Amino acid sequence: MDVERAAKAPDRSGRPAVMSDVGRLAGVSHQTVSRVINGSRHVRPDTRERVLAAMHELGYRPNSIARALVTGRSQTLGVVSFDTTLYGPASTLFGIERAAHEAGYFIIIASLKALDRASVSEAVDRLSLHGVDGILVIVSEQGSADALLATSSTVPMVAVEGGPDQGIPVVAVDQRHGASLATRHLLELGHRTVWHITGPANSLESRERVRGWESALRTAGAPVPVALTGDWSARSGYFLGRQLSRDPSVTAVFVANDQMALGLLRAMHERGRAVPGDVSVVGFDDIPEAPFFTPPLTTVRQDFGEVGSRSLRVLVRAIESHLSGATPPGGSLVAPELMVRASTAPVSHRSDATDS
Amino acid sequence: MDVERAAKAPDRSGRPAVMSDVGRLAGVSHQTVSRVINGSRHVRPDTRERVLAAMHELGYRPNSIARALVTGRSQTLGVVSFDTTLYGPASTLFGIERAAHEAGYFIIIASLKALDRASVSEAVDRLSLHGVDGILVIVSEQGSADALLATSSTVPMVAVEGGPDQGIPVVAVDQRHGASLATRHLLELGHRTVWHITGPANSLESRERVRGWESALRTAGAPVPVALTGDWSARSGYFLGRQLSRDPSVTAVFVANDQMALGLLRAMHERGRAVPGDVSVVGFDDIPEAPFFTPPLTTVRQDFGEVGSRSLRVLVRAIESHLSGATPPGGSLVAPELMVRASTAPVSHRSDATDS
DNA sequence: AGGCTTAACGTTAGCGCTAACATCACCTGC
DNA sequence: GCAGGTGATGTTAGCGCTAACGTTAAGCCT
Repeated sequence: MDVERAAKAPDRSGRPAVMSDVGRLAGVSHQTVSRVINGSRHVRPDTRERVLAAMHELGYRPNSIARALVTGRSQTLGVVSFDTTLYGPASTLFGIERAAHEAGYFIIIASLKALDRASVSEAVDRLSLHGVDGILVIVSEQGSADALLATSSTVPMVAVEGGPDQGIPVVAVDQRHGASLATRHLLELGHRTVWHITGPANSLESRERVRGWESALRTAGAPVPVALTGDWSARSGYFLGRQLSRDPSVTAVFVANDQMALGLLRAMHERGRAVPGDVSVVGFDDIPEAPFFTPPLTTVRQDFGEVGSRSLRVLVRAIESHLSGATPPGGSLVAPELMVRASTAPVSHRSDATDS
Repeated sequence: MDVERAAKAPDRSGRPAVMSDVGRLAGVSHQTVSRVINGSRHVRPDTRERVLAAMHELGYRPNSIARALVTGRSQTLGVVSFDTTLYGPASTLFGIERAAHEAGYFIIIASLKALDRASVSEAVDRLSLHGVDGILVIVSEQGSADALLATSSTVPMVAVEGGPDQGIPVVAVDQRHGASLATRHLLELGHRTVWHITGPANSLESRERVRGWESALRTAGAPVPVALTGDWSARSGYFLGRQLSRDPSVTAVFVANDQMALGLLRAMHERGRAVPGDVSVVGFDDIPEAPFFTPPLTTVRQDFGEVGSRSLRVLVRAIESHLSGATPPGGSLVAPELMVRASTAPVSHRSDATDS
């Protein structure tokens, strides 16, 4: 009988071993091999050993594509992101990947060329066509948030860092709270009010930060200056900083990210306005370089790693509830933290003089 | 006959349409649908139209996992990388993704927790088990380069940014040339010699930069000071910078990356040594913030995007030659570029005085 | 007219795996 | 001693797709 079987066996010389090869060598069916691989309890220990030995001898490697075809799950998640070069998205992506690895998932990335509705839905489409089990979208702009709701995909999705107010779960840092933390810190140092350099107008994070800044000023009864609009780059921070540096009444600036704060620092330095002697500056993000700016930057730390891993957990739960028909999970907010360093100081009398 | 067929058709209500559903609606076999999808010439135009219409009506979406199973190609490539948060790897990853998208591939990432041999081969293993068609490894350390050679995987691989001298193709920036560019620039400004802050000892890039620096000094007949070893962080640049700032004979420093240069700038500033008045500084990488340092940093630009897209092209060719049995492609070097800004200046007489 | 090509399909047989059921030996309780 | 579990396996039938081959009708040559 064994001879007969061996005669029947197709010639697979060269090609990698498959499950039935392992089974044949171990003297069991391919299904028992599958049971061993998937940890079924209904396999006798000695059979398991024989199968394991056969797998080892043949250098057998399970084919996850075949498995995905039959189970309908690829153990792969998609991440849609815009500029993965920026510190924020890059760290978030990193956090997601780490959490995904732990949860047994792979991460496939789709970065966007442009930030319009079309590219977002095109990316979501591409990913779901490729067979991902779920999608994380690192959203930072209103258009993409809208695009997410408009997408017809049935794949579970979670928005990260920003997103529509309803429809899909959102995991993000509490931007408004962070901005208010920064603004209150400056007010408490005695500054009459706080100027603000924002991110791009359509950035969701930027808008939230503006709101947090405004509400903190109003709560304190401080005047609300006109906000200056930047584009996250050090370059824009520099040019807006030059503008602000001309106005001696400006003694405190809350800048919507650390890169722009770096540009502002440089502009102030060029104009001979001391930081924090004449002007106090607070950034946002706490990039690794922030403590080494001149002077070391007071800023609001966002825990991107936490955002990444938390959003992954939410997505995995969304996938499970999608399969079981349970109610999908809600989103969550990560608390930011103020890092006080050397770019902020109590308002000086010199500045007070020009003011009163 | 049509009635019979309809009766035979399984109840797929709810489940997404598959190829045979489309075929049935269009009155053709599933194979003809496949032909339409894959652009076969042997389909009559009116048949093609009917199939397309049926696809549209049913909202048919091809299942790429089933296709991957039968073709043996997943159109997916793996990227192994260490710290995706750093500007270099992040930009390279970004460039790879863009090029992959254009070439019709997806990118799946595997970031490493640690930089030892085991994690590199574990990552390569994980990816090839998942069925990727090829792997790009962003290598930056000797151990990983060795690990690459030791891996038993039969999946085509390309090393990016560094790698073993032979065995697999390597695509990288010409670090040695970049370092020599930086060093020669400083020597040409009249500095007697150039000090050097390196990256971590086991970093391949760092080693190459040290070699370029050394050979430029020797060629010019300049003395070769002892190099100081950093770890890429602004923090380490700061502490090593404090050391250098105490020595008045130090008038020119080549720092192996921009972050450490930032730390050094800060240390010099604290000690009251003017840059570039007393000390000239050159960095490496040209991160987006470099022009906005105080002072704007002279540095060596690496075109990470080019490295990413070029390495992808090499990998795709490696995959094709793997399939056809042709000779695998070789690697290539990307030329760096010196960006002269305001952190370097001709040696001042004040510094000369202490020297002679 | 008979043979030959070719276009335009249909049919069949897998890819490598898991799910679902079938089988069989062995044990249990009364 | 026999119905009725239960544990360990084998068998069968797909998952949705493409490759390879089969079939038919039309066109062309000699």
